Amino acid sequence: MRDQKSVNGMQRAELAKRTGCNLETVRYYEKAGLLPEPPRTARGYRSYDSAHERRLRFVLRARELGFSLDEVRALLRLADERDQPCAEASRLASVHLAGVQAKIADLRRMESVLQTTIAQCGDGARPDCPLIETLFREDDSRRKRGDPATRSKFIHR
Amino acid sequence: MRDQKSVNGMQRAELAKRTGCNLETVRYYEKAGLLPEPPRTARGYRSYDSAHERRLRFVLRARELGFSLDEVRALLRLADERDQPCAEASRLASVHLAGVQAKIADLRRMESVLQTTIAQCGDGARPDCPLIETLFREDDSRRKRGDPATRSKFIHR
DNA sequence: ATTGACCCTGTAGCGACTACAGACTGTAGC
DNA sequence: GCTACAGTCTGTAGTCGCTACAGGGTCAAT
Repeated sequence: MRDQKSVNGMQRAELAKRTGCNLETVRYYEKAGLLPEPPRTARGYRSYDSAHERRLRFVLRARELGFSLDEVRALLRLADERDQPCAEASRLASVHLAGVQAKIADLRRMESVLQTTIAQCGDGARPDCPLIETLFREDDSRRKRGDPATRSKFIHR
Repeated sequence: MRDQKSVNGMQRAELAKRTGCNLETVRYYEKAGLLPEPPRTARGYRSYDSAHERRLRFVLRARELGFSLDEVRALLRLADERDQPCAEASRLASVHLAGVQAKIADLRRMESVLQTTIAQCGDGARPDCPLIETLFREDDSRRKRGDPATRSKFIHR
């Protein structure tokens, strides 16, 4: 539990190292209102304590679960202000969960098409590559539904 | 098959409508080197034909499968230049497939944590919200491995 | 002649960082 | 004291893949 021992007067680099957060991201989260502005030394250096570290861990953990910064802000407010935030937090998480599940469904569709076409390529010695041909063909599901313009709302990067 | 009939001298809006692509995105793809610069009318208006449409459909279909614009460029080059692009296309798609599968695994981890904590919230009448508490606790997998800084390489938005 | 719908260009914005330039500070070795 | 180097500070620009808009020109119909 060496990461959890109480330390005060840390600089930004140590806070970053202790939490596994990128150095610049700490400042970014501060500017974005996710972390409070820490006190400064006489020369203007940021000085963090374990409360800052705890809060940063919360943010990082929420980000790992895919919450947006807006959602993290909302969760932090619940953690700070409310003594019984369960209902609201649960609602927030449920909405987010639905988004995660929709993304999984989307990615699974991609996965299956990719697997199929890669399998069709097989030896790779034919003149018409099935993968390239698949990309030139119109989407089956769209053609069947007669719907020329429906695409996933999600942007995959 | 009304979308597939050959049309020449389309303007940008019609090409966009026929492919379901956003109007501005057509221009963006052109600037990004994914679509060739179309001939212009005397007054400088772009004039597309069915070859442009075919190429745009290719790009959109590849994007639906989650390929990055760089990958789409590579696929287009294969489709254009090589008579037997199977091996290379298949390699490209396999690398991409691995990325898709890693994202799915990542999202499934999020899903399971979210489901568990939402279930723990239950009635929502307890003073310590399990969801908030989970976010304050350090990541189990990381703590077990004694690894303070390993996070998913993927950015989920 | 005017209205409105199209087209053109360049540019700014999004989210969530990440990186860097240019200035200052703090410490260690000589 | 001098120098080197590592740390900190600020603001700003770049990333990806779009999306939107301002400010101008064009075209068809009324």
